[in-house]
Amino acid sequence: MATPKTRDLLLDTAERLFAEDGYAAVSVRKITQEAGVNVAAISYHFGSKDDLLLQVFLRRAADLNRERIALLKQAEDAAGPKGRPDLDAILRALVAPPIRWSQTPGAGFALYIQFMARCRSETPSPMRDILEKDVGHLKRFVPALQKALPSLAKTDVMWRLHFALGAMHHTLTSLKRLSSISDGQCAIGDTEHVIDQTVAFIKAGMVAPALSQQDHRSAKDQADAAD
Amino acid sequence: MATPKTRDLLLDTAERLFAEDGYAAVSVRKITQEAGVNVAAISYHFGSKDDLLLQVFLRRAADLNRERIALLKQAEDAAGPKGRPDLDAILRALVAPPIRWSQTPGAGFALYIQFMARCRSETPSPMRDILEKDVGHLKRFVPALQKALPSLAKTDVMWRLHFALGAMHHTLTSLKRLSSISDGQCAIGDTEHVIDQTVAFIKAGMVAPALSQQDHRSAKDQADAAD
DNA sequence: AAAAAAATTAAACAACTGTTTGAAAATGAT
DNA sequence: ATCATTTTCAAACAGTTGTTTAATTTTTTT
Repeated sequence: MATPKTRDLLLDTAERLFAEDGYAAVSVRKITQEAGVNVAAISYHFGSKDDLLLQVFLRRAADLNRERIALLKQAEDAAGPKGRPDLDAILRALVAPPIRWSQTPGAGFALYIQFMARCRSETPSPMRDILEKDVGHLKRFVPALQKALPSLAKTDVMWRLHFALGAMHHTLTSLKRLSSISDGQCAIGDTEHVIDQTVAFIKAGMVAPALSQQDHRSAKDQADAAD
Repeated sequence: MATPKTRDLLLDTAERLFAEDGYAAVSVRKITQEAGVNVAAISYHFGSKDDLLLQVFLRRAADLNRERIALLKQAEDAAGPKGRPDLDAILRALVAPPIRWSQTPGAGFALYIQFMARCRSETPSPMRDILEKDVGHLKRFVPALQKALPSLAKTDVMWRLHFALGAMHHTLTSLKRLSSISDGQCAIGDTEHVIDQTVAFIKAGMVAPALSQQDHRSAKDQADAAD
C-alpha cells in the first residue's frame, strides 16, 4: 500500500462534513459520494463509521497538543525551576495554537478545530470516548498556572481555567457571530489580534481577586495558599 | 381542546431527548415511544419534527429572556438616567437566570438550558433559524455595558461580551467536567457560588486594560471614547 | 341522545441508515 | 508473465428515517 489516496480522501472529506454538520447528521453515503469513492470504502479502510470518526480525531490531535505543551514548557523553562512562570506565556500556550489553526486556510487545520469543537457538543457514544482522551493534556496547565498564581487556591485556579477554556472555545466556534452583531467592526480576521484579545480577557479573569465572602476551599488548599 | 395532554407530553419528552442526545440523533419514534403516544402524534400536533423543535424552543424562550431583561432594567434604573450602571448587576442579569435555571431541579428548566446549549452547536437547518431569534435580545446588553465602561471602545465591549458569553455557555454545558477534573473539589452544586465565580471572572475580564499596542477601533469609536 | 369536531390508532409510504457480500479490477512481488 | 495481494465495485442486507393515510375512538357541542 504505497499511497493510500482513498483513505486520506475519506479522512479529509469526513473531517469537513463532520465539522460542518456534525457526526449524527452526516451519512456514510454523503461522505463517500463527496469523496468520489464507493460506499464500501469506509468499512474497508476503517471498519465502521465510528472508527472513521476516531481516526479523524487522532490524525491531528497529537500535533495540536504537542504545540501547546511545547509552548507551555518554554514558558516554564524561561522562569527556571524556582522562578514564577509568566502568566501571559502560559495562557498563550493554551489559546494560540488552536486559534492560529482555526484561521489557517488551505490545509485541514481550521476544519479540524471546527470538528473538535463539534465533538465537544455531541454526546453520542463515540464522541464521549474521544473527548476523554483529549482533556487529559489540559491538566498539564493546572500546576503551571498555580506556580504563576501562588496566592490563588487550587480550586480557584481550576474554576478560572474552566472559564478560560469556555471563552477560548467560544472564540473557536462563534467568532462569526461576533463579527455579525458588531457589523464587522471587530477585526476577527486578524489572527494575532484575536489571540491578544482572548489572552487579555482571560488573563484579567485569572488575576481577579479571589472570592472571599464565603470560603469554598478545602482545608488543605487554604494551607497551601497561606505561604 | 381543554387540556392538550399529548401535546405537552411531547414537548417535555422532546425537550429532554434533544437536550440529552441532540436533534439529529433523536428519532420521532423514540420521542413518541418514550412519551407513550402514537408516532403520528407529532405530525398531527406540530406538523413536522422541525416544527416540534421550534415549539420546544419557543415555549420557554420568552420567559428566560424576560428574566434577563428585567434584571438589566433594574440595574439601569438603579443608576438613574445619567448615572453609571453597576457592572456587577449587569453581568448578573446576563448570567444568573440561565445558571439558576440550569440548576433548578424538577421542572424542565434545566433541560431547556441544556437543550439551548445543544442548539448552539448543531448547525442543521432548523437550528440556525432558532438561534437567530435568540441572539437578538443579547444586543440589549451592549449599550448598558458601554455606559458602565465609558472608557472602553465599543468594539472592545463587544469582544468582551463575546468572551463572557463563552465563559457562561461553557459553565452551562461543561460544569461536570470541571467537577471531575478537580476531583469534586470545586463546589459546582452551590448555585450562587457558581454565579459568583462566573461574575468574578467575566467582570475582571471586562475591566481589563484595553489593548493599546495596536489600535483596531474605528475613528468614530475613538472619538466616542475620548469624552 | 344525536351530530360535529378533535384526537388517536395501526398500517403503510418511499427514502435513507450503516454494513456485508462476492465478483471484478488494479497493483504488488517474484 | 504469473501469481498473490490489495483495492474497488455494484448490489443487496436488514433496519430505521420522517411522514401520510384512512378508519376508529374520544370528546365537545347542539
